[in-house]
Amino acid sequence: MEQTKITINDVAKAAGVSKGTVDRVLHDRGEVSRKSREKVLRVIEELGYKPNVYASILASQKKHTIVCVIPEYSPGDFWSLTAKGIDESRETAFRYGITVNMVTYDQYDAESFRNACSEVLESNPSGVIIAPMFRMDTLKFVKELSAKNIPYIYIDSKLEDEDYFAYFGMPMYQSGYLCADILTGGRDVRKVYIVRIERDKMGYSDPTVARRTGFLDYMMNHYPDTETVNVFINPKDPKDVAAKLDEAFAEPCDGLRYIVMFNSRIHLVVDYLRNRDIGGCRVVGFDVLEKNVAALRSGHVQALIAQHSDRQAASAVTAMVDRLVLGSPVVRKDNYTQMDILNCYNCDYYM
Amino acid sequence: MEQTKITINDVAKAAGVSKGTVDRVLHDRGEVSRKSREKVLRVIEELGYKPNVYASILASQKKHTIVCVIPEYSPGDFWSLTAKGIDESRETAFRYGITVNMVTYDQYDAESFRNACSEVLESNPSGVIIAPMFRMDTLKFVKELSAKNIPYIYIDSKLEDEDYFAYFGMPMYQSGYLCADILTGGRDVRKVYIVRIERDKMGYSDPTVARRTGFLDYMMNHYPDTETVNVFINPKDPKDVAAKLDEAFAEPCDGLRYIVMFNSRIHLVVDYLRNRDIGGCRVVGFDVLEKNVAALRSGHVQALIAQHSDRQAASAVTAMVDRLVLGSPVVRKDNYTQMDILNCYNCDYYM
DNA sequence: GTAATTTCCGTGTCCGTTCACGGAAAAATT
DNA sequence: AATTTTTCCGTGAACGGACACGGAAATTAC
Repeated sequence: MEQTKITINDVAKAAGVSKGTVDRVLHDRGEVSRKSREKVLRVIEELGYKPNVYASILASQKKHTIVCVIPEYSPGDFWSLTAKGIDESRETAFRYGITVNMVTYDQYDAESFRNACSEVLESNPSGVIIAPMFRMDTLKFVKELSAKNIPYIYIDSKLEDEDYFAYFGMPMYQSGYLCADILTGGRDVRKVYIVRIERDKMGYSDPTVARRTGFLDYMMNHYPDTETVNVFINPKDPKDVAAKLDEAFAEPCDGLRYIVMFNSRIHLVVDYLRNRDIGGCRVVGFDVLEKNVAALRSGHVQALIAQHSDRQAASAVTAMVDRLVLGSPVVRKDNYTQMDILNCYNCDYYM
Repeated sequence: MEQTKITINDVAKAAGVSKGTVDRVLHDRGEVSRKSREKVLRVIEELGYKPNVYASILASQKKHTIVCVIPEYSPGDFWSLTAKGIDESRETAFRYGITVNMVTYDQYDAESFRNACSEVLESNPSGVIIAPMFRMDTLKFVKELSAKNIPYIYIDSKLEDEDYFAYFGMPMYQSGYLCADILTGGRDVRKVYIVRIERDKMGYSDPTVARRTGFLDYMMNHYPDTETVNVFINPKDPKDVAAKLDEAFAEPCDGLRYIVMFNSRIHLVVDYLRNRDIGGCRVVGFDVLEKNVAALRSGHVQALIAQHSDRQAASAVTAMVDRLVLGSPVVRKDNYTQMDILNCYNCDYYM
């Protein structure tokens, strides 16, 4: 790997043209005869010329902006992790003279998502990163992006269109399958409580549907006779949570009670269990929210399946920066991040 | 966050000096009166001047070299992962005009380590990354590095000196504790086979000793009556492995046989089990070698505890690059990487 | 065949630093 | 006070590439 620095001047000299011409060829800015174009291309190939990224950044004072469209968040909740990752990558991006902005929307309100989208479109960004929740509106949005030739990356979950530049997220179906294995762990399981959000019942697009399918498939394969009970709660109303769980747990249970939730809100169940002082449960949930980890430590939750949402977001920003600055193609289009199994013994080292 | 670019010239003007002086202050090159030095410093503070890294890299044609000292490796073994991480970070480093070299040594031969060290010292690198195996020799080595003012980073395991610039590795004791929890999993465990390398018996420094301690502590706390059997094998001789394991497994066992290994070589046990067609074992090991993951898939191993050694190495290189180029201090000195629990359901997404 | 276009290309400045060089001012020496 | 030495500082040329500008050569028009 001989890394002698070939400059644009070396290429120009070797090709018998000026650096201006070489530059035009490099950036496809036209105004170059076919002959010299080919000559330059050949010389570049022969000499193995690689542009110096830093000189390039220095010279071109382009102002790129990346916009991230994600759900609103509060400290400690799921999306705050994604926001954290974005914040962290901001500095890296800034080194390349790239600004990273964030536009948030209410994940329960499609209208607010549409507003966010048009705001983004108006700002005319160089690249967009999307955490999609509303299928139809998102598809419309990305179509407009494509039309304007703006690359976009999905994070967390992705849609079925094919124009996206990259995707970073967890394999949802598999995570459900894994979850079932961890919850049951070879025990004799008769009944499983699946706690869900009420809106799942409506037509809303539920990002965890694939996860639930994976879970149920595992149960079908390994525990065909086990009963699954869906408990629908309103996450914003602790009283409702308590009422619904009281109802579900009304009939007594010999042995362990198996409880699972497919979004990040298992801490709601924990709050309930703690209030009622209910023990003898095996509880598994997702995502490393503060509260969830606390429940892991206190023993109310036996395992969490986690992903580095912050790292996902950071990777997305980095990928976009690379694409913008170096014009590099994606390494991989779909990047499935690993599924981490957390228990009370390894959660303290999960950062 | 107003990110207007303040240049060195702005600072110079505001401080009533020339950019040359500002530069001297920035790099502590002396030849600046105390008065103007303070003035410049104050102005830098006030204006919030941040040097443009890329202009800086462009202008300073320094040739930095980072050397990584790690054990020899063959495709598929533990250290090849570390080597992979180093290779991957090489490109990033090169963007900053930094060369990354690798010097390997025989992890069973202190003499070869010493040779590697003197080779490194002669090459006069800008920074060194060490995966230590021989305590005394390493301490001597890093003392010489310190004397020459060369920063060094430990990876994988670290020593008790305090001059190291950073450390990237797994919390070894905790990983042993976790391992015991996964191996036993609340079952009724009477006896555990701990398979070890013969050299552990000698005075060699065993990097997994803390891990074993963690394991045994867990057992003491949760399974005080469980017997642990040490089986010493020669990893290079399959026949010896078979003989020793035959001997250990001679007496019959009702229920599961619990087997564990604290280094990356659990696949040796798997080979044995497969040859002898022995089932009914619960096997837990460490590290995601090809062979280990295959054993996970085939069901011969129930769980692996893994770390991203490649990422560790890459992080180490990045940290060194940052230190060399940006002169940035470490974010954290000790970086404990997470412990990943792998089973057959999530290992395919572990990269 | 001359003028008007079009195509193509070289020159030169700038981006924000680094650093060698040389010289002015201050301090020390005679 | 003149000279030498030391201290301090400004200047300007790189570094590698981007791009505006203007002009030569090749085409086309008349």
